[in-house]
Amino acid sequence: MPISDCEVRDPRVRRTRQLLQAALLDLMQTKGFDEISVHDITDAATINRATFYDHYTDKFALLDATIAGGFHLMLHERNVHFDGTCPTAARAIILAACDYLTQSHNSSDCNRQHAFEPLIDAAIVNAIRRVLAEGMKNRGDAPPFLSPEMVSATVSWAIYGAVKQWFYTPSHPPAEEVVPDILQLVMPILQKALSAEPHLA
Amino acid sequence: MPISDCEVRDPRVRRTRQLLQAALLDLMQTKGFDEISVHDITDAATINRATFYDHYTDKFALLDATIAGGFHLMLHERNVHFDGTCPTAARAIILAACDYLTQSHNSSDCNRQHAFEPLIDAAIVNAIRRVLAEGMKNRGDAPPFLSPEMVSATVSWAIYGAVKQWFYTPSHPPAEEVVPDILQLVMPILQKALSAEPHLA
DNA sequence: CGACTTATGTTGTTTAAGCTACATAAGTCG
DNA sequence: CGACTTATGTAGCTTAAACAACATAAGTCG
Repeated sequence: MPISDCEVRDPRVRRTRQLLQAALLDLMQTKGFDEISVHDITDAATINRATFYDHYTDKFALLDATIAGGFHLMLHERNVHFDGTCPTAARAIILAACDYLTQSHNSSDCNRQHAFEPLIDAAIVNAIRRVLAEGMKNRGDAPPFLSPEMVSATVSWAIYGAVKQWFYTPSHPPAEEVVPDILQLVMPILQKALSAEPHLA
Repeated sequence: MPISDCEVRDPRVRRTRQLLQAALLDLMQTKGFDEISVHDITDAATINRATFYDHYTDKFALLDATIAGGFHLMLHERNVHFDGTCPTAARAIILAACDYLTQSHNSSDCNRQHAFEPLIDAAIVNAIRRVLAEGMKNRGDAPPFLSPEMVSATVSWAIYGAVKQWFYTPSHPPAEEVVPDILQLVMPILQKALSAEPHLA
């Protein structure tokens, strides 16, 4: 029912969604996601509760959209345009994932919502996955023998898994250092999937 | 046509007016009021130009409402409630006028809009006048023999005249020092007007 | 001068937000 | 248990914002 965020023209819709997303982020600075009700969100956003359901099926969908929006904004600010394989863009996406995870842990109170951290994880993976799928669909050359959806799902989970592992590593080196390692791990997946030979080892 | 700002309940209306006023204040930090078009304002506020005219007849009306809003906000933050004569409240209003004039000169580019400064003046006087008139109308005791409108108009211009004189005085002493002087000047007007004897010298 | 641009208002239609009311479910407490 | 509260989700009606289109006026420039 709700149209994708990026293709909305009507300023009223943009404003409403932006207010709802900002309200959620604001509330998450003091409360855990599970402690936040739809009513809290619409109240903080000065949006009618019924209007909320015109845009999102529930607060989980809002979380998804909010994280996707933040991640896309970060990519946009860094002029990242993924076209399917370009290692430079892949590097940038991995780095952005590191930075986004760091930022989201700094700006939201993650201590008290351990049970809901997987929701955040899933939302971030979703955002990465959509960027990858979009980039692969827009390629000019031959389509991969595996669906872009399958490939992007695999790669996005792989990237996020690696990023999260890095984030919780006690030594926690700078993101710039770990990005090449992660790239080395995931690039083979992309290259393999996009190659023309389906059944080779 | 447009309902008074303070008695509006509909959140959409509040949001629209707030956006327009914020946009005007924002633009006035870089441009003179005369250089700002309605289109500029609605653009910055992400409000449709036609919608602007549902709320204000022109940009002058918006300026008026914006300044009135700012002045009322300042009074509200300081818990000032004028009830007609109370010297304490009158003092607070004069001080607020000093501070508001100072603030508005700091936050807007007044250098390049000399020709339009009277518009700002009139808007501030308007704001003061309405506060005074409101306070006098809500008095419990006998109404003055002169209309509250006449009295508040006189006193508001008097106060603002004095405040502006103070503001442009080269020595420019702290506002706190000049407030008692101004109060001494204008209190007699109030007392005179509210007294029961119409035709005494 | 006349073509062009830009700003200002106005009108009518479409669309989204606000709001009330209702239905349901989950939890709380006496 | 049953009354109470709170959160969630839905439906229909009302109202305001968005928008396109038009008309007018005031420059500007060749």
